[in-house]
Amino acid sequence: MPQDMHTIQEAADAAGVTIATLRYYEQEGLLRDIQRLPNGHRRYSDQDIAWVEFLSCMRESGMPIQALKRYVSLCYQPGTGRERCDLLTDHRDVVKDKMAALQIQLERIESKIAWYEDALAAQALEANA
Amino acid sequence: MPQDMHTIQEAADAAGVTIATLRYYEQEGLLRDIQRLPNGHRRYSDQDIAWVEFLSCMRESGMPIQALKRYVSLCYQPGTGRERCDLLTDHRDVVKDKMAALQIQLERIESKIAWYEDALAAQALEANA
DNA sequence: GTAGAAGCTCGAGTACACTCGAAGTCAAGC
DNA sequence: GCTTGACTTCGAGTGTACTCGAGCTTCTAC
Repeated sequence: MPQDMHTIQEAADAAGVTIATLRYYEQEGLLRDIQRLPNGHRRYSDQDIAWVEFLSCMRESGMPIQALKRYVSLCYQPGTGRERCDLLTDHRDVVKDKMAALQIQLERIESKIAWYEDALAAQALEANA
Repeated sequence: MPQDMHTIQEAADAAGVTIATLRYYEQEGLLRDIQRLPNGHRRYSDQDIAWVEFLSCMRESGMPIQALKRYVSLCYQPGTGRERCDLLTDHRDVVKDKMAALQIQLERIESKIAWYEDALAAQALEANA
């Protein structure tokens, strides 16, 4: 067994996901051709782990499992570079929009916090009077 | 009926949520003391709508219903300004963390897009050779 | 040779935030 | 007077992405 093969626990820790998630992704076809020992135990390569990290990054940034499935299946078809790239570009735009929305929401929250801080300061002042 | 009272449909449109969501929020106690006509139909004031917009902003920025419930119940208790403010501050930090994470994810996605663009350009070049 | 840790499969269960459907009421317009 | 459309309640259903539990195997250490 090459030195760069890892148990499911090691892979989960390295990629920052749970063991259950690794099995789930494999079941959903997001993670393919994971090696097995003769006893059936999975063994993950560094490349597998890097791929899981990528999947995790896409998930955390809000890409649905379905879109990821589509991306993965394109990765197994040659000549689909443009489609894959477009898929990523679409997702990038979604992420950018989400960040813009979050920025506006953040400002709204901060203005409400400022309002409370003012009110609380005024109240403290009054108490001291 | 004062002129600033709106039907549930108008309120939903104005606040950017569905009618079902308005009723759900009311049921969950996020939205209280909504006026009713004698026939039982709800009537929303401009203030109610502004409050729904605030709820919606919090939800969209990721605050769970449970936290919002806690915030709302504090709003009905006098002398809880500090707690309410702390709750908002905690959420603000969560939002900031989420934006920072999204920024990192965005960069990763963009570097992958750049990689594809390069590969596709090289491929086009090869096809022209 | 046995305890304990780690792995396996499979189907079912969970959490969250809505969302829907059935059955009914009510007012306005034709 | 009857249809239409907007509203009501209530309980049940949905979608997403995991997450868990049961029952089993397999390896290592004592």
